[in-house]
Amino acid sequence: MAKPKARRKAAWEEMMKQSIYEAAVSVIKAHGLEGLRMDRVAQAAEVATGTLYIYFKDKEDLLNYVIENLVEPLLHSLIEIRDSRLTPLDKLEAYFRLSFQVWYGQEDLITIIVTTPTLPSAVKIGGYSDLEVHRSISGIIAEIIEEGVRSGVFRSCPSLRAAYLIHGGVSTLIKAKAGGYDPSRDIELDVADCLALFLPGLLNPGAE
Amino acid sequence: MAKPKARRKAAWEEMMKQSIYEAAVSVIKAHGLEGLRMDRVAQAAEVATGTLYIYFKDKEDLLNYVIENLVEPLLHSLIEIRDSRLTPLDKLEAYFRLSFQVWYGQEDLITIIVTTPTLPSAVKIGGYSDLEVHRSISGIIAEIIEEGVRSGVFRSCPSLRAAYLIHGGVSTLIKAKAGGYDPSRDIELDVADCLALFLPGLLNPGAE
Amino acid sequence: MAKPKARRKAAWEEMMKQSIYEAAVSVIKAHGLEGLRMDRVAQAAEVATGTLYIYFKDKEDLLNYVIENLVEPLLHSLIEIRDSRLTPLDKLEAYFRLSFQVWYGQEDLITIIVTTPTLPSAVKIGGYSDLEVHRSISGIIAEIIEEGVRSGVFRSCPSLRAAYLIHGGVSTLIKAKAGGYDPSRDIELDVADCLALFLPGLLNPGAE
Amino acid sequence: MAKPKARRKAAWEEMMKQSIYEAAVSVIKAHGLEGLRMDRVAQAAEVATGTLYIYFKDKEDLLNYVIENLVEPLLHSLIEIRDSRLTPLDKLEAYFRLSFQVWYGQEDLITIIVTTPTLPSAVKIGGYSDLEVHRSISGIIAEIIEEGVRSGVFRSCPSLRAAYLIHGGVSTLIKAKAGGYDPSRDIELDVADCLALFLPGLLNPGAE
DNA sequence: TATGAATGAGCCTTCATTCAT
DNA sequence: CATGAATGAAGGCTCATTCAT
Repeated sequence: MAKPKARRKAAWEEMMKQSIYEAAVSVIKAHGLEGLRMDRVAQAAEVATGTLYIYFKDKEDLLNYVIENLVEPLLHSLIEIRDSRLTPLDKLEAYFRLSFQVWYGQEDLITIIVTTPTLPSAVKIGGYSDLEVHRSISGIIAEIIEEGVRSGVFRSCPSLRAAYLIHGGVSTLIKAKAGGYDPSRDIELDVADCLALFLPGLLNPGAE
Repeated sequence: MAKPKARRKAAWEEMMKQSIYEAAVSVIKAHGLEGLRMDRVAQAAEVATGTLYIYFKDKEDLLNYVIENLVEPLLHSLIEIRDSRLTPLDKLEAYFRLSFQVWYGQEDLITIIVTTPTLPSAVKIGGYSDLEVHRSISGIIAEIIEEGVRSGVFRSCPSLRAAYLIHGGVSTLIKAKAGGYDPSRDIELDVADCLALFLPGLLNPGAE
Repeated sequence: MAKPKARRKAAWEEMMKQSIYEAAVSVIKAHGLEGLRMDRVAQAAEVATGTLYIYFKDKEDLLNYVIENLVEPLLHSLIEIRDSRLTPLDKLEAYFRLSFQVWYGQEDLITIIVTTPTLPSAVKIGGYSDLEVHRSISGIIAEIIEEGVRSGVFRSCPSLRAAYLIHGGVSTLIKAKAGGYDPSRDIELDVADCLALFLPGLLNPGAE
Repeated sequence: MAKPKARRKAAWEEMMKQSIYEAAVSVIKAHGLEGLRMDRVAQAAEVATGTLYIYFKDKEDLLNYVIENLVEPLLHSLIEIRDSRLTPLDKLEAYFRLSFQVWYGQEDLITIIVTTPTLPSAVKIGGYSDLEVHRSISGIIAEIIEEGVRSGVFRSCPSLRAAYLIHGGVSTLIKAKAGGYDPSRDIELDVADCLALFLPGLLNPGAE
């Protein structure tokens, strides 16, 4: 319809950002986060360094975009899980499974990113624009827990706090595995272990 | 006794290292890990830049020292706990308490350090010389869990994996609190929450 | 023909290198070899320091370039002499003349450079890539001597050794003159003196 | 007699200078001229760095002392030769022999020193205080030549210029050998070659 | 819009020299 | 005199960002 030119332009811009994003990812994979240099990204993206600054304000802006792109799928899937018709308990299981699936798919990169402190403080993501990544995820998990509490399946507890403990545990385990402590990559085993550890502490003992 | 001169020298050297260490800590607190610059450290320590290099080979050497000094007390206390006569269950509780105590004492800094991936590769600490910090801690917790399993209090489980989940959860929670999500600093409440979440999943249901 | 862009770029690069080279030469003339500092070169070349590193890997790389550029003309001319149709005796005379001509043209600088031991190890020049400068020159002179020996004009002698003695003598004399011992700059006189000293020892007494 | 205290002091000072000198030499041998650092010298001399500055004004002063100490024996022997009752021709031969002897005895070090440009310009030596080393030696050789000219053995020639050519040739040959071009260390052969090359050009053809 | 050469502030490290003990 | 820890100016190199084409 209207403004096809503007639409084309927007599409092009998105393509360029994606292209640069992929280049950045490849650079991080090859050189680590410290090795993320704008000239390397430009070379990997087959554009000039100056071009990067057309699509991203500065390095931090690019890094934010990278992180968003990495976390977004996880976050979206997690939201889908939260909003699904599964029982809270199944949602939790689905979260565990999702986590391991996603991590295993991007092990090297995610490990690097997630472990990073430099994460220019406030990472902006979708509707969770002013929350940090961890907080975003933990927040959703907390909502699942709350639902479980309301439905009586889970015992009453400080949900966000529990969510942090759970999500922190899971991501640390994944980092440790990525770091080499445990070569096994059996998702179902991982999920089972998580359930075994966390569920008893969540379930409502008074429930049948 | 013998060589009092050498002893005095060693003491002085230790003092200087501590002084520089403290300066480095203050710099990190003020400017973050990225802001750790040798000139800033020198200024904070009220010495010349060159002086830093008398006591530390280079920046990395200094950073290592900082990290060791931060983690060592925690690690030592943890080892004491492990080797104490407490029951495994009480040891776990002691670990939770210790964690929150230590963190709360150094909140800002520890948050920065622990989150760092750059941990110049292998941080050497005590008997855990070739393990990374996280792994060191998790390893000790795993030993506590194993003891509990042997004594029948805890159910059989992959101890190191459980340890990662627990320690990861705790440290992430602390980071989150340091990050501002929860202003409360009630250690006993924190400990109780951790016990409530993790204990049920650890305890042996077959035990009396 | 093709790739005029690449050609322009290469030409530009060559110009920049030359420009920086000249700046380096001026800095050396003004401050000596020890005074060759990258910031000074940058200032003399009217570029930023960073720019130097676009065209030269590091300071050593630049110094190598400087030396090559100074010695190359001498070496090329010497090779031309060697390959010319002159008699060995005339070639020797031509070598003497060339030496004084070149030196007199760049007295100050060449004096500094040639005296340098730091000559970053192996200076690579033309076909003499793995020989040091002195050796390169002496090698060519030795070839001239050998030709003279074969043709019967010169007596049989260890040619390279003789070449070193001759070239060493000449360059030392020049350095001495550059150092101020003798203000005269009469090339023909210099040449005559050299011939008078060295020729009798080289000529074959048995020849007519 | 008088002032035994002052005499003792002077002797002590000389001892210290010698000791430091030897330390400096060992450092140069081990690390090259560039590696001559005051702390290394102090360590090698088993004194504190500050002590060096009691006996030498600064690094340059020390370096000068080192060079003097190295060259002095050569210079003294050369003077002895000059003042001996040998014929000029034999003196020249003695000079050649002396050169190779001395060099061969200190090859590594002398090579380093002599090749150096940094030789803080004016090296002060004994009666030749304001002449450079090369000039000092060449000056003596020139005197020998002049004596030969006066006695009719040598042809008339610019003696200092000839001396530079001769001494420059010899020292360059030695450097080349030290640099590895020729592993032979047969002094008599070297001397013979030098005589063969230089004598004919020096001898008076009119002499019987 | 794309280019990529140029920029230059920034930062680590060295080492000759000093001076309080 | 002797000490040696402290000094701090100096200098090489990096890399995010800009801007003329």
